[in-house]
Amino acid sequence: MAPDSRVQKSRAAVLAQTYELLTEGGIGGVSIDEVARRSGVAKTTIYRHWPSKAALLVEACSTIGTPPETPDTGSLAGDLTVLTERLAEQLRTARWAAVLPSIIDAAERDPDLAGLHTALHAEIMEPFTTVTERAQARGELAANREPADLVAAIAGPLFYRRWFSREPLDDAVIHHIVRDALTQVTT
Amino acid sequence: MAPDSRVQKSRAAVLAQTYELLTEGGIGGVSIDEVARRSGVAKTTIYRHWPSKAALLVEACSTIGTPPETPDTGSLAGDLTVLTERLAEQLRTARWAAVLPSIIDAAERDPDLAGLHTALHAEIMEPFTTVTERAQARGELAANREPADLVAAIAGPLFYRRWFSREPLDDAVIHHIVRDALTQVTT
DNA sequence: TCATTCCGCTACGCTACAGTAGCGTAGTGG
DNA sequence: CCACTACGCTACTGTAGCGTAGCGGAATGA
Repeated sequence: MAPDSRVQKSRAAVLAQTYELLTEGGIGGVSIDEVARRSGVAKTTIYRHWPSKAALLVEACSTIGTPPETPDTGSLAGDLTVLTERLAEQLRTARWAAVLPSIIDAAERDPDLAGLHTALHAEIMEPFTTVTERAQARGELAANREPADLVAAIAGPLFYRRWFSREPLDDAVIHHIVRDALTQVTT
Repeated sequence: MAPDSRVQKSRAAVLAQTYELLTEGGIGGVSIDEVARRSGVAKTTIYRHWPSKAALLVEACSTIGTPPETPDTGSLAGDLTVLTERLAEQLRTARWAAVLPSIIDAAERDPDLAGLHTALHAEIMEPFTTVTERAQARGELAANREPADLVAAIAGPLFYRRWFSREPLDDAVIHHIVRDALTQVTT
């Protein structure tokens, strides 16, 4: 059962262009006709590999997240600084930052996309949860503090500035956020 | 030049149904045909009052915000508690909470909607800015603190929980957020 | 070589939607 | 009562998009 190279090629080209269109126009900006046009793969072939547009979207979205390398500097402060700087950088430049709002919007209504949103959120935030739970195990967190609170205290203001107030995410702001979150939470 | 009652009636019915559809399906869920169907106002009449779908959307969205009654309890802590509880309540139940993601998504691309988003954001957040600046004038804020930081520290986690992590916004969480934000910022 | 699998292509049918044209009617203000 | 305005209705054009059918050709791997 050797994998047919033609299939791999077609699938890869289609997924790449779907992702491309996704970042340009959000979920609403993707059409099968346009994917076919850009990828050079015939529309009929696309439907040979995915049963519907939704299935294609879900698969394309699921490749959005970057593999999360969780840092381990030895201290919660160090870990969080690294992670927050990286998240801010992604919010400024990464492709998925332009797609997430439309996924969130769709997730408000479509159950399938809601599942996707949950998975995506978990993937993006997983390193934060990991380092925070590690710190909790080391006793760096106050007893009455939930890791989820700390994650929200950091990611919340970042997301707020990126999408709601549209304020810049410069280094000063980032370090403010990390420092404030730590003073809330550490023993 | 008395206002024609027929015009007022038609406009009101159309705007109401547009708003209704908006909350149900976001911006993408609004179609002129459906508005006409539900409102009982003929499609041609709609186009007699608004030059395009975009114009109708903008006008319908601009009526989203609730008139902000800014509290004045005398202390920053009191004001923020009132405002945060109210915001959380709106995030849980208010119509616009279901629409905002699609506006944010559209604002990423469409300049017109971006302007709308800015206006909407300013309207929703205005009370927070007001009470915070008042506190600053009273000397309740540390010298190196921007009001915008405090607003982000409160609204950020709320929004994050509502749309990203989808955690519940119960009273305990709300009061945690307010208290933490205050300890960051007060003298 | 040869059957199998995959693919591109053209051509569909169907639905939804934006926006327009023209007519006859009904409500409005004076 | 009358001129005017707004309205509803039907019908239309044009576009975009989803998803399908069937054919002939080309790559694949045994």
